[in-house]
Amino acid sequence: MRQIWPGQAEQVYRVCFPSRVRPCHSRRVRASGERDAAIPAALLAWYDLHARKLPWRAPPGLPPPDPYSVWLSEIMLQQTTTAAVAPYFAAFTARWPTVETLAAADEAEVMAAWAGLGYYARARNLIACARAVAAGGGHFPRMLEGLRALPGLGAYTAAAVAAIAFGERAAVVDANVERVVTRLDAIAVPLPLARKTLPARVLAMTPEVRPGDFAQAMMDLGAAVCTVRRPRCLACPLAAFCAGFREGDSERYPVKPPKPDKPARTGHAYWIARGDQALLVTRPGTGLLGGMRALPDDGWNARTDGALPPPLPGPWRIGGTIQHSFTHFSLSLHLAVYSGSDWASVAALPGAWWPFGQIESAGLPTLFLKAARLGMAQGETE
DNA sequence: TACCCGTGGAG
DNA sequence: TCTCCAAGGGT
Repeated sequence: MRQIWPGQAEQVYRVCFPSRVRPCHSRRVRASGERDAAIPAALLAWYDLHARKLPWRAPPGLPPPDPYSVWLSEIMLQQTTTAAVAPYFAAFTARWPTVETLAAADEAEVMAAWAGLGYYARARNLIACARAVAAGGGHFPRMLEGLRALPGLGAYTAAAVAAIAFGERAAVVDANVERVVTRLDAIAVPLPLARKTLPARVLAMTPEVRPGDFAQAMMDLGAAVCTVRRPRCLACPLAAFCAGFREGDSERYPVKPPKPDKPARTGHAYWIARGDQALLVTRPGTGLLGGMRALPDDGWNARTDGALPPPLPGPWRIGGTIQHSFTHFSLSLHLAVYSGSDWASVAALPGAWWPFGQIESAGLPTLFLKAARLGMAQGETE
């Protein structure tokens, strides 16, 4: 591990910020600038040795992957772990290798391919973004403003694509970077407020050389060293610059407000099977699990919290219960299994019949996949 | 601003 | 088992 000491800072500053005028008007400003310059040098040296190998990433110092791969991976990685993303990234790039092929894809197929990854608005925005880019000639905007205007790209993702795919100097601030910087600066202000100052702080540290590697190095550091619990400060290349470490309790940053507890909801999903087929529907295009295939249900998501589901409207029995936890509420979903034989009325229901053998790959979100597996385990009905 | 929006792994 | 939370964005 390469260590940077104060005497090296001036040289490091020239390496990382070749075109910037060296701040020397006051000792305090110069000290701050030297620290901000030493940080990327130490971090990049660490990254050269410890970078994670990821399918959507170029090794340290090498040219980046194509912008399509960078964009696709960044969308998938929003609030999602690298382990969860890897198989989806492989499947998407194999099936839709360019932004033009994705733009031309059938929407239902893209939604089905996204099933299980969560936050399905990302998939809807993914299609809209691909079509916007393809309509403009197939090239992603290079600069921050153009990227930020695309559907599904907020401040973080626009900056990440600009830095990683195009080598633009941009403030890439995700939860990892928030954690690293609030610890480096020992920011005791709670995050919702402190968040406003972080982009400027991160931009001040971001080097003109290798800004994409710098961003990915910050995230790798947050994932492997500057972790939420029990950070490995003794192995950290930035410990010498870290006010949180100097205080002896970097773990207390970032300061976050308490979270409201999750309410509980209850509802039914309907398992209507005849022979070896079951009825599936497509949910409305917006809202929870919007646009995804699903089992019919009794509208549990629209009911106010605590309300009980309406009585079952016919010959049903309860085939089991699925416990599922969403971001902001937990759900007890009872599986109501149709036990009647009024197949004329059943045939009039909206939806489509799916053979059991195709339900696993029908593109059901996890909640409904669990419910469908429970249904198929009931045995065939007739 | 505050809330809505999935899922699975780590501890 | 249960809590926390991840390469956030939209409204």
